[in-house]
Amino acid sequence: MKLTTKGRYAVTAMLDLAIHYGEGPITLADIAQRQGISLSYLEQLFSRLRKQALVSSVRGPGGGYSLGKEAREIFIGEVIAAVDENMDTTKCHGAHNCQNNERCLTHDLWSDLSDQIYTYLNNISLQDLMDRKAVREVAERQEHGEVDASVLDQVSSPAGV
Amino acid sequence: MKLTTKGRYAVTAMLDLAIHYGEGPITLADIAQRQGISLSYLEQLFSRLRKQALVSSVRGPGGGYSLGKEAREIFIGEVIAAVDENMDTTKCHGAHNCQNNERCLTHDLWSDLSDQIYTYLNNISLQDLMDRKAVREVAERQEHGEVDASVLDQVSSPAGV
DNA sequence: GAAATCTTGACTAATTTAGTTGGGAAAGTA
DNA sequence: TACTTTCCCAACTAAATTAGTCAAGATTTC
Repeated sequence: MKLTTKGRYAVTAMLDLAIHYGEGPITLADIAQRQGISLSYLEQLFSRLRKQALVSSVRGPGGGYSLGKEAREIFIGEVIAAVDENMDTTKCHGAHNCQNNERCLTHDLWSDLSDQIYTYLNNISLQDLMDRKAVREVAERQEHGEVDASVLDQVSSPAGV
Repeated sequence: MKLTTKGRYAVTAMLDLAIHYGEGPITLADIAQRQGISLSYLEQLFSRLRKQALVSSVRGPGGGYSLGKEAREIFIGEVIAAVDENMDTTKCHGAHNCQNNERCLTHDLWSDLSDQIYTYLNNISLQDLMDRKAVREVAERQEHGEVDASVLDQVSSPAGV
């Protein structure tokens, strides 16, 4: 298990898809603009996400990407794992015969720890993330007696938070 | 929050210190040999660990490093944070005024997630890790009709494969 | 058939990780 | 004092990963 900006990009992009669910396929160009990620880099990431069936694609005009499953069925851990590929953190690849037994112990230990984080992340779905943020957005909008959702594109108010 | 092999090296080395606690200062050369990490790289890592007071050092012959606190007071999250330094994953550095609010939302979101993982790791102490492994070791040793605890200190020498 | 969009692969640049080198400085020991 | 062992530190190199670019093609819609 690795946790880097690469995984963050993937999760962010997936969340973008989730937010715009129901609007038909979303183009990578849109996501690139909204999330400030390079289009070509997104292409690489989505190539992997697609192979894991986390997204589905439609070509041609009006095409784009959609979530491969319901937002509540897609978990953060899956998304990160999809773009991270090699997770074998141990040098001995589970052979347990590195230079001495003690060393292997720490290998096992780390992979245990890794698994736990992975399990943890696999209990948070995209829907969970959306719900969490949605609540906060609504709360903030109400507090400021704000208008409709389009305000989101202008405001960045230093209202604390 | 980042989770890479660098952090793993740091945790592994700290665990090595914890295991040999009570034997006086442990030299980096010993750790390097036992854990298969380059000595100079360990020096870099320990420089940071020392600045965070996670370890204390003694120079000269018979010198080396010891844990800066009790094993049960040192948490994995601390160790990883110490060697990882920059954890500001957001491009806007909390300014909340990137290109639009939505983008900042995902930033916040990721940092929330990051915090949760960090919190999680900050609930696991070196002692916890030791206990966990100790249990397994004992179980395995008993199953194989093996010797006593001091075995741990010998196996690190050429005896084992 | 033209435009929009995904799909693929090869390439480059920047950053981070990992390791090296070489020189100290402090402390113990003879 | 001389010598050894160890930490300490800074610059350098090498390898890997991340991030991004470029160019060609495949599908679909219009």
